[in-house]
Amino acid sequence: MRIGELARQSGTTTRALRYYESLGLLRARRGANGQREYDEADLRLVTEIRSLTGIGFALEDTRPFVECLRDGHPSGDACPASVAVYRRKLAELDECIERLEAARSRVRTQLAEAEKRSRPCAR
Amino acid sequence: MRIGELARQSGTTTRALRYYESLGLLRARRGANGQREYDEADLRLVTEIRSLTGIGFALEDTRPFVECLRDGHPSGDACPASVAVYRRKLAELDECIERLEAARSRVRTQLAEAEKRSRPCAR
DNA sequence: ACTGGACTTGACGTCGGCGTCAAGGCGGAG
DNA sequence: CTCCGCCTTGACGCCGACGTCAAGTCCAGT
Repeated sequence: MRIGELARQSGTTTRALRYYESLGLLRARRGANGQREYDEADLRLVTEIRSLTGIGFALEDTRPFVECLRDGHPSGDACPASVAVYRRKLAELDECIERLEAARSRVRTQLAEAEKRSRPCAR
Repeated sequence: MRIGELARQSGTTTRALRYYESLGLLRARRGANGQREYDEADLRLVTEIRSLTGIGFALEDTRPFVECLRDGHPSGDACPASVAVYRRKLAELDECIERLEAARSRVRTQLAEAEKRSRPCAR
């Protein structure tokens, strides 16, 4: 399968796939005419990358998962490095959510006060 | 007061202040030698900008608050446009938090499964 | 032979909020 | 006079994940 077909099947673009390759996340064999040639294993890799970035992982964070799959593991998170990324990401998410909730409560307070001032004798 | 002093008092940098001016958020009078001259009202504006961006507001989102203050209102959120930004921001925060919590639960699930696979007979 | 689509590499653009460097002006202290 | 610290404008750099354009190659269909 060539790059256009892989893009279609993985729901991304050829540009993104070449970008992944430039980062070393993806490696393509080349046909006689110099065009990239992919197989089902590559589709699996891209699927893994996409599902992780879809959750909010940075591309660099997907690297352990990709390498894990390339090492022959059936699942990208079967390796300790991937699990470590999970943990780190969980901590990041916790902290981020915490900050956002704090911001939300501040905004709510501000909004309530602003409305109180604009309608001092609200019905 | 000149730009360095304003930066110190507002806890930011001269670069940031000039940037705010380039966006039209801040307007400086110029002294005889061409240097920017600020007063307490300007400090108030910068303080407003900083406290809002500190919560997570984009600079453009602070514009209504700044203009509200410049219109002579004692509080930056005394104007309808500011309150509208509050509401929009609240909705944004809600959605963002929701997405992050969804991501977190997915990561948690993945992590739990990965650990189950790596230690099938965990004690 | 020609057209059209898919492919190649290379390189610049995008968004936000500044950081940082360049190159110079201005004013007060020693 | 020199030095130092503050100020000025202009312009490029950064981060991430690509989008988009340029200019050319390759192949299948008619």
